[in-house]
Amino acid sequence: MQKGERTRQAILEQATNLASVVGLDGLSIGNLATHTGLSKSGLFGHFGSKENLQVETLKAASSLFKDRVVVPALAVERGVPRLNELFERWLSWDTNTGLEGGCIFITASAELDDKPGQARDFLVLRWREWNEVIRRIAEGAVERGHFRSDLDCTQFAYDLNNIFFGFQHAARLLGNEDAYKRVRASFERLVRDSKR
Amino acid sequence: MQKGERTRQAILEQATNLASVVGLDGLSIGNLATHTGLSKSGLFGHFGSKENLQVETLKAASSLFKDRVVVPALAVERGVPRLNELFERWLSWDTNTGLEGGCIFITASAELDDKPGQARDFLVLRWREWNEVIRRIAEGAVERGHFRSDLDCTQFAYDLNNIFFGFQHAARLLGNEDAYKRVRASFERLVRDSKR
DNA sequence: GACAAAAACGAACGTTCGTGCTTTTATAGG
DNA sequence: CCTATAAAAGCACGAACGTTCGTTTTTGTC
Repeated sequence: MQKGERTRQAILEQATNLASVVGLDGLSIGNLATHTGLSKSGLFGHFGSKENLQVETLKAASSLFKDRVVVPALAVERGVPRLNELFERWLSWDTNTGLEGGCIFITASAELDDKPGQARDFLVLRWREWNEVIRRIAEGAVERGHFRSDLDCTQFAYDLNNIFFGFQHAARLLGNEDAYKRVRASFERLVRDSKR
Repeated sequence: MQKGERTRQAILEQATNLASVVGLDGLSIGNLATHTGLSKSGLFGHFGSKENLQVETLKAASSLFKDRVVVPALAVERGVPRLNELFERWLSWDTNTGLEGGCIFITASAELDDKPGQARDFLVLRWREWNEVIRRIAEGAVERGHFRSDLDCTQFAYDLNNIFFGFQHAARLLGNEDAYKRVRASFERLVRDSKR
């Protein structure tokens, strides 16, 4: 790997972390320059535009998420164990990767919903893929006989996302100390309902 | 009511709507000046600072929410009917009040979680109050015998908030056409679980 | 209508924004 | 070490930001 690529990766690592705290809007070129110690122009050399920086930041975060959450979960046996692994990895992926602001995708979702452009498009694609991952895992649980055969797996994915969104809010804005207890109770209820 | 107060109310109405779309960050003095047709200085005359504008905007939205969601729901008979009313009113409060960007509190929550200050503090208070409203309604349903007597009403409130957060995301970012169907299925499951 | 107070404007300010372009510095390969 | 290329800096720009302050316009009361 050459210097440019190494620098670029280092920048994206910091950009991802910063964006998880201050959002993509707060990820200004100037703010990032301060954090990386590079000049603004130097950053532009790597990314060309703020929009592209945002897109690349989301891409970097997606890779991280895939490596730390999705792929390891898919290595677990199908059915409820896989789902449990996915859930636990989702819960801890931010802290395990050093993201100080929680799940960057949730933060970005609120920001980008009224901002058409490449970043929004990319994010929407990722959410759809993520929904598909959950849906397939739920289907696997049905096939293994863990979940009832008439489960609406799309609804399951929808409900699991509810849980993630609510958790971020409870943990981040409200600083609920019992947010982990609550989110687990929500998840267990969803799993229980999927069995009956 | 004097001219100043009438103007102020008109500004807050527009600020609330704008903030529901672009968030409190996007509610810049310049942006609001453009929307209201006032000068920036004129707006400062009313609010004194951007932070105060944000706080007053949240207050105006809270009043609206109370008038349109909470108070009418509390007028319905206790128990599940009241809960149903609260849910339906939550679902429609943005469109019924002309807020084009969905629930301003959810938008603000993502923005303010890393921004200490008066606006954040106000928002946190409001969420806690809202949680209390839900918790009490759930307790009423327990007392009326609609819900089982060992229901954890705090968890109920937590779960209902999950539903609201997930819905905003599905409707706004993902533009899911079936978001209303999904959110209702989520709610019905929560109610069903609370009965058993 | 007079007049004081309120409402609103306009100009200015320093800061930050995203971006472009030239110059300087660092890297990589022979 | 040399040299071409890549990486980065520095400077500049116009626009937007939040805010201040003096001036103008409007309002409300007598």
